[in-house]
Amino acid sequence: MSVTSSAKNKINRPTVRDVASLAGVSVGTVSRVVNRAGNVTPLIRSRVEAAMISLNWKPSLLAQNMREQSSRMVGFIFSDLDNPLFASMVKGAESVLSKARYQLIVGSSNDSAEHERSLIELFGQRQADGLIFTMTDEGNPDVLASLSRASFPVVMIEREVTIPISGKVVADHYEGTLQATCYLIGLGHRRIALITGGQNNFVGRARMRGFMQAHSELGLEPVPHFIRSDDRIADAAFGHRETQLLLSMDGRPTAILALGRKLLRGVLTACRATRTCIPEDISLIATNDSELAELVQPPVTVIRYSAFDLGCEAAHLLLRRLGAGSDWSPGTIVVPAEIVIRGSCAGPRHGSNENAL
Amino acid sequence: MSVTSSAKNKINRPTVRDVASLAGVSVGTVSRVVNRAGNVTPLIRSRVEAAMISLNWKPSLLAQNMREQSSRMVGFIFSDLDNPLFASMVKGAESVLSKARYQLIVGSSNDSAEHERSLIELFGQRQADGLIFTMTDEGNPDVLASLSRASFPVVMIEREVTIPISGKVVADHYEGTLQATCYLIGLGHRRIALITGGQNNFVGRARMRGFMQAHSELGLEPVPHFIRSDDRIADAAFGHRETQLLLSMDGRPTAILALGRKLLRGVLTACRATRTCIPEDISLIATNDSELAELVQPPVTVIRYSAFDLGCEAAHLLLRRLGAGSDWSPGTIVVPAEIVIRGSCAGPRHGSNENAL
DNA sequence: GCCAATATGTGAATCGATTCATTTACGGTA
DNA sequence: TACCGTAAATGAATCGATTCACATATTGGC
Repeated sequence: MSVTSSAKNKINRPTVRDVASLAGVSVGTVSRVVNRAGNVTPLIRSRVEAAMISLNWKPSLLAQNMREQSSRMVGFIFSDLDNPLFASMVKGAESVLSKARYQLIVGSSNDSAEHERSLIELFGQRQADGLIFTMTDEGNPDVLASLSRASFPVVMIEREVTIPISGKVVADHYEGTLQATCYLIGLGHRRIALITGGQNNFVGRARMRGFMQAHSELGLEPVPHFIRSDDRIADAAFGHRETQLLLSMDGRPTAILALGRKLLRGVLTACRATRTCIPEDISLIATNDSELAELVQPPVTVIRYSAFDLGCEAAHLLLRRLGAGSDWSPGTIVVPAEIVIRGSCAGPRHGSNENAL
Repeated sequence: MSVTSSAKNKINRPTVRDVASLAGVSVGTVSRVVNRAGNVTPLIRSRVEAAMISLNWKPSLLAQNMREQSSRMVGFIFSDLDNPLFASMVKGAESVLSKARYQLIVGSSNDSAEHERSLIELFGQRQADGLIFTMTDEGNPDVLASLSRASFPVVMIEREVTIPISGKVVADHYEGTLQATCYLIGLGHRRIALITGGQNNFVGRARMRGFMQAHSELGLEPVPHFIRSDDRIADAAFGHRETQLLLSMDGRPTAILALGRKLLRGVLTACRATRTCIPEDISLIATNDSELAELVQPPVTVIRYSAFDLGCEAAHLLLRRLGAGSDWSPGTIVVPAEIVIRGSCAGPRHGSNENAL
């Protein structure tokens, strides 16, 4: 005995068969009405459309995906949404993907490689069509192995990896840091401190190169013990600690480059604790514009770039990769960085420059 | 002629049938190995497991979902991820859901009701298991209609709607505003201004009730033209404009409550532009703690609550709803709000209080 | 009026994992 | 050896949309 699916489904989700039988046509006809416009009489078409509306039927994406072998979903793995940079990237990626009728599944790794691995596996099982990824540790072999096993294209943001991927998007930290350092040197500073995260990822390395290049272009040498870099974590506490250390040195620096989103807070609290005035006693440049940098007294000169654009470009790259067939060469997109000059930098005081040169 | 599926799939994704044939068993047996531990000989079990590993086979979630009629995905619709409150909510929800093996699909509405509607429809087509939602406009009939048609449970954050939903989570804006207002009154203020968003959603109404209640508890009347509320948008420009207006009034207020995340910036710029000192000339309380409120001079007293907790609780509510059968009564969870006292409030100056009472 | 040619409509098979109603295997007992 | 009961394994059917080889209807030409 044959029963219609609507009779079987107690929890009524109408199917294409219900629509077909209500309209008095076959499932194939309904499909043609919905998908391809061809070969349907206006009469039939309107009957089918009426049935669709009266049953409030929409094709199940699960079933569609099952057939198409693709989920029209893209994963995005980041460490932490509380970081406004990641939030903006996600926003950018989502805005581009949703226009192309893709949806974004998010996954926080909380900086755990194990989480990253399991999320990659999970996206694979979900048949995600692609992945946008900011790896916590560029070198982790387990995560890299999962990535190269993955069946979907991967676009990296702000990272460089050794395995082949579909593309990457980075901000121009080299140029931004170069400009910021040159600006300080131009103001007369010769004793410039650098507080930054570690050299274990692209961002830290690019910044370091910019800092070095600015010095060497002008025939200068950075002071080695003014370079405060931590391989672990560049948080506010690190910024505070290193600033206090720098300020207490003999022949202390006349300017600080605080390159890391969370560092500004620590630098500010350390300066206040030691009654060091910005910019009279020390000049300061930070990274990543924020209401804090803009509204604190004095307003802080920053290196600015658009995390939103990073997300957009990553999504574009991925979409182009999905559109292209097998003929595809991985590309890199560089999002510009610029310095926003505010009131936190001045020329060095004569007294504090006595040890220079 | 029968061909194995591995031979058909040029882009080789192994299926359960490939595993079964490699292990020399039937698909049912493979399934029993993977899912239910029962009724499998150790020998067979190990053969199947070896086959799974050698083919790197994991069951396709798409196919599983197709059968289970559920996607193990939850949608989250918010207006804008650049708002750190939403970012924290998403983070909270994701942290809870991922532990329960659900994944989060995000959708930005950009405050467009039409986007909200189409996202709800889309989540329906994807057979999302639930939705966490912060509606832009609580009263929009189109969105409400889509919601009540939806086949999945819905949990609201910071909103009250007229249609039945599975629950809601709100912050205790009433209590927070009540405390903040009482604190100002306790310092001697009688002319307190309120700058806030509109009364068209739960948050605005609760804050207004708290403000009113604080006055009436102490037998006072708020000054009507000190209440600056905008039904459209409470952004920094609005905060700046209204603060300038308030400061230029005869018998101007001695304290300002700026209730809205973006307002603080506008209030600060207006005070600076008019050389009004905080707290000497005017006291200030803002909403939503931030690095800006903490580090600006003087640090700003704020009403604080955890957006992360809002997201967590919403996810918990949804999970409980998904676990429960049909016996379920919608609940409301209230996340506490407190005031964080910093340096932006002082007693009113004698001169500015002359018109009071 | 008849056939060919074209236009429409049909429904079984497909995607991959899961589930039971059956079948098969096996061990023990009389 | 025959018989029974339990444990283990099987594979066709299912979920819902889509497709395509085929069936049927319509039109036009002579």
